[in-house]
Amino acid sequence: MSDEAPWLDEAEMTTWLALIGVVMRLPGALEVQLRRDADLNHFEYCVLVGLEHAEGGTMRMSDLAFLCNGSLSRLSHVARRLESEGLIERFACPDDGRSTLARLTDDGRERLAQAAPGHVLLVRSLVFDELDDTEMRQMGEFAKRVLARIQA
Amino acid sequence: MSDEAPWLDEAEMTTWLALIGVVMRLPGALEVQLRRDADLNHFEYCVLVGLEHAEGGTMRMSDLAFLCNGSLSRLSHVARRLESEGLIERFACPDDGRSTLARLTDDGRERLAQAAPGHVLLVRSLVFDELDDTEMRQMGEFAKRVLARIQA
DNA sequence: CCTGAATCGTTGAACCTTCAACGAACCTAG
DNA sequence: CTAGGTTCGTTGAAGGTTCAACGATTCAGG
Repeated sequence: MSDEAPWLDEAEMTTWLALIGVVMRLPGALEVQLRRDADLNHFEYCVLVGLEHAEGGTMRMSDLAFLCNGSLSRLSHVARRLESEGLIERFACPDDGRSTLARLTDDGRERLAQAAPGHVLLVRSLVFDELDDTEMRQMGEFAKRVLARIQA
Repeated sequence: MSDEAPWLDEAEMTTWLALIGVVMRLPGALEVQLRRDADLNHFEYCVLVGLEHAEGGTMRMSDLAFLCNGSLSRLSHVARRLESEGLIERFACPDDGRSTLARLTDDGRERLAQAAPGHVLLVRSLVFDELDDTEMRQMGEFAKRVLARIQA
């Protein structure tokens, strides 16, 4: 871990409170819009976006779960819901009998199109409108470095 | 909202993916330690910490919910659990008959003491060890500005 | 006062996530 | 070949959060 002083000093505490505030409140803020525009929660939206960016709209469940920052179990439950709504479909991977592939359907793309414009507008209004280009890149770099530690 | 271009450019997307990665994975990373050391989830921990920093270890439910970045309903359910474990107690507010005050008990303080050292160490190892002092303050400032937008 | 609106907190049901257990497929060493 | 370990995904149960509805209290205006 670390060999530094045990508690956070004032500047660290200020930073931590702001960071944890964003972490706790951002998902809820995003979900209001997603629920209203496309009846999706944020994780479901991530799943659809992940598939949309994939080759052939298709991705392995494990890879998709990692990309969406969720557990495989979580994805499995969500995939069942999305499949029952006809937004994705699942089928066995021809190369590896253990794997399952998920593919975005046309209905899924359509649902995504309902959600995406409002989502991007909201993300802009909450984050990118507040930061100039330099700040935005710095923020991204910091987040990337912290994320690397969390994933390890 | 915003009148800018509808989609995120590459730099914005990189930033967004890193940010959302932290947002989605940080709570889980913190909860492993809290569960192990003190059998608490992150929101319960925030509640106890919030009370510890308050005058007399006492705070109004509404204020506590805001401080902990959660809904009042969520806090109410959690408070019932914490009270049944003897970590907090609730009583009517003498000044306003609608309000309920929550107070940290000695057992609550003890439980917090089990969790806190490991928590701080983990927070350091995930976030503050990665950033120098200038970067840490910048990150805090960015987060504070974004948080202000989310809260509005 | 008195009435309507707003605030505060709780509750139960619906929903979602986590966790542990499991079966199936693959891989590797002997 | 095959036995043991690993990876992959699913499942059901347990636990936590959200949502809408509610009762109680306070506040503002007439």
